[in-house]
Amino acid sequence: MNMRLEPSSSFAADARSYHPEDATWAIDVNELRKHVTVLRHKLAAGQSIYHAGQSFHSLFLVHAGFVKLVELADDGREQVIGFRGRGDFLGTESIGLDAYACGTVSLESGEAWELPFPAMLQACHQMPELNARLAAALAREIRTDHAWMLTIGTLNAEQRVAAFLLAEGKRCASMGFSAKHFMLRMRRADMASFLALTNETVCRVLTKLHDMRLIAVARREVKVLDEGALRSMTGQMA
Amino acid sequence: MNMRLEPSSSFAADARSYHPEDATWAIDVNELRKHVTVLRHKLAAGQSIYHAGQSFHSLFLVHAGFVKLVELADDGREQVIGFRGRGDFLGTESIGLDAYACGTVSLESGEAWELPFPAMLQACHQMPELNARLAAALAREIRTDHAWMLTIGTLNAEQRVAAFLLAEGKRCASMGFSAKHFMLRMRRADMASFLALTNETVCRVLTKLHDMRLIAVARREVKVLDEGALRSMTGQMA
DNA sequence: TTATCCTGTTACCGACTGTTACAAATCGTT
DNA sequence: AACGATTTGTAACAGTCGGTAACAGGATAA
Repeated sequence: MNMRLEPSSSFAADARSYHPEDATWAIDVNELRKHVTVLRHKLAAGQSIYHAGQSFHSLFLVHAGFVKLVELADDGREQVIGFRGRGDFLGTESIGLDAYACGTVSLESGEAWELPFPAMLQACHQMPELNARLAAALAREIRTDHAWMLTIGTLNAEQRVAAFLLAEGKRCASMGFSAKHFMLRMRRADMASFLALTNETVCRVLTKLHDMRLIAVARREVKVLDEGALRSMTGQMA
Repeated sequence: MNMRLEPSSSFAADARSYHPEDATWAIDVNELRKHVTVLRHKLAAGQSIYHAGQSFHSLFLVHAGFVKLVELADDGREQVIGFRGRGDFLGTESIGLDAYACGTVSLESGEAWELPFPAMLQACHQMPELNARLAAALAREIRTDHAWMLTIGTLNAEQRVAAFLLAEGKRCASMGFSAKHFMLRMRRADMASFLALTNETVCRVLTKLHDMRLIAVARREVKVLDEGALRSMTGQMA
């Protein structure tokens, strides 16, 4: 096995500031504060924001950090449903229920803003804009789930991992960091669960992509060397 | 191969009437009609209610029939995302977009009610209840997607098919028909796509479940002979 | 520091599932 | 009834991917 990526010192130098308010689906928190009491919560790595089964009363907005969503079955089976970062909602899947339907685990230190849901509904009545935004945010969540179902249903292991790396790069880019050089913020096992693969298969594929010179990977650090090749693997245009 | 299920004459004798208004997430269409013009559309088998890319302006409520949702990629890959029947919304995934994000194909003759979305939003402002219901319906959709991601990510082919049959049975039961004797309303290929399997694997598994005397299957007709065994295969309680 | 744990990596084997090919049954249309 | 098209079923074969195991490298704590 050849040398892996050496620990880098210069990392994402061109980070621009993040403007969630640019996006049409984003929520104006300052405006919202007039109607809803927003509580701030610090998050430690490994901590959960809410557990499945806990009584539902609030949505959360991830302000900093990175969170995984975990669906769990009665018999103990677990499935990573997705990852959420800055600007994403948590708890939306549980709207209309008495208890949260899935679990959340913070993967690094961060901050989440709690939005009590009854107050949110009232605010929706006062701010028609917010109403549309909330519906749009939920719809957006449905679409990303669908997109991953397409990925998992039609691509093999290699292609899934490639798609995942591109998606993570895109997420970084949307936050003003480099799309071609970033840190994975989840374990191999989480990535594997999300992609409906095993730990070992993900490792093997990463090594293969590395050997093919499409990426350079060392532990959680990833450099995308040939984005075009990755894209063409996954059937994505451009 | 032993004899398959013979064509049956007595079919779902105990059909009770269907009461969507019992469910907390359901929408009161009569009330809604005061605010929104509801258009009825007859559906023929094979017809699409909306195409991906078509401009988005309405949600639809399936009043009768059965519809598949299809996500399609730029390069032609297709994935069946789910199935919708009486009482389910269509188009929710496209809220906030200018164009529908996925395709719909009616699998049998039926009827869909069109709900112009701008009017829906206005109605939400007049009927706070509707607002909460719509959000709850979207959240419910997210949860069913998550549940299938868990199924596909953690179960093998045999277990997935078993889970699918149980789910279809449950859907029939919720409409007042038998949960143990029903017709599949989609092709093997659609089932396979939805479960992230191939046509042939689904056939093999159905045959195996038949030989194991857990079900009796002939083409699209299914009898559940040992529901408990199916459940325990999939890790579902009771 | 040392010890311990967790995560990540690689190798080997084989089962499950995809692939390919073809046959049979059903449906729709002429 | 006959024809073609579509859907479903079966079989043989091949390959990917999962299972298991062992080990290495970091991380964490004492």
